Amino acid sequence: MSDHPLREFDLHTFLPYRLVAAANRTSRAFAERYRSEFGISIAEWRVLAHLNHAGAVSVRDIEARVDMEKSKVSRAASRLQDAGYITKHVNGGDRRLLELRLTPSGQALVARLLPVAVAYQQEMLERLGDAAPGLIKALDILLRDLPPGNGET
Amino acid sequence: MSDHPLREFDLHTFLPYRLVAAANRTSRAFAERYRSEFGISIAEWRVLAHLNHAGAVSVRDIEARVDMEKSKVSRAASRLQDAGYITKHVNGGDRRLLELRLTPSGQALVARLLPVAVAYQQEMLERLGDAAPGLIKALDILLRDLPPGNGET
DNA sequence: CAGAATTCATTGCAAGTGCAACAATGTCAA
DNA sequence: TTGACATTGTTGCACTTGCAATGAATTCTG
Repeated sequence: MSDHPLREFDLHTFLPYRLVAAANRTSRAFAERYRSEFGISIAEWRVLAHLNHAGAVSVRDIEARVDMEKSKVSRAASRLQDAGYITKHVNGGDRRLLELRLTPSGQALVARLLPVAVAYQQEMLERLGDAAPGLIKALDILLRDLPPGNGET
Repeated sequence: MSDHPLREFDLHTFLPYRLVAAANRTSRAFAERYRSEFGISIAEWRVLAHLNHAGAVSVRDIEARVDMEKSKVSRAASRLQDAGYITKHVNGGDRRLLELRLTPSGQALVARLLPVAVAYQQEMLERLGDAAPGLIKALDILLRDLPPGNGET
């Protein structure tokens, strides 16, 4: 009859906490490989991966498809441009838009990056074993139901 | 036979990206409730939840158990102290250690916070439906296998 | 017991973040 | 056409973050 019932709540069994903690660890381990081997951040990796997949795209496009604020995209793109991995050109049709493109050097970087990414995913799937399909299904639901809301960390 | 095979890689099917995106959205929606209703951040929420569950604890303890850098814990604790929700006392036995404790005001805050957290988790479980056990199982594996690595955002 | 090594919490700093404001461009209606 | 409104990308700003350095306290070792 004391005030103890609240004490039963334990962060370690709290699903949102567990999800975020697992994601942070996954992300951090992955980011570490990219940073040490190639000197790029997660934001930059996302821009590169999307450019590789989609060809010439605008900042707005990337913002919409990659769960990043436009200012974050913009700055990541500037860093990539400074490093010579992408170019920015104003779109002829609508001069508010930029066309971001991989340079040959950027394509070469992506070609080295992707195998690392695929390998990391593969390790993850192996760790998960038969829990993998369940995770994928759950992520589908969460990504479908929750608003994009930009943030990353 | 062109250079296109790499193009097949799509961030949207990349498991680490999906995990992080889902976690960020979950976390952001949750943080929004806390911030608007109670004016506290996720870092502060974690400290409060752990103090509520564990009683008097040191910064080091929280760092180990809550996936946060000690500097982050330290600053969150200082903000909570300024707001009157916790106290800091030097431990008598080992004077390097702090004992963080909830004040009555902090206990009252937690009593209002926890139902919101439990309700949020409940909503999440309902959205997941029968995908929930699979997610829980996968998170168990990931949290067991991956190094703590601090970071959060 | 003295001095080296370790642990704990805080803080300075550089870098990154989100948000709001902004300039430039484009669209639409009267 | 003109003027109101919308959209795109960048930037200023205040704030947060992680890391390394620091100072205080404790433990270990010879």
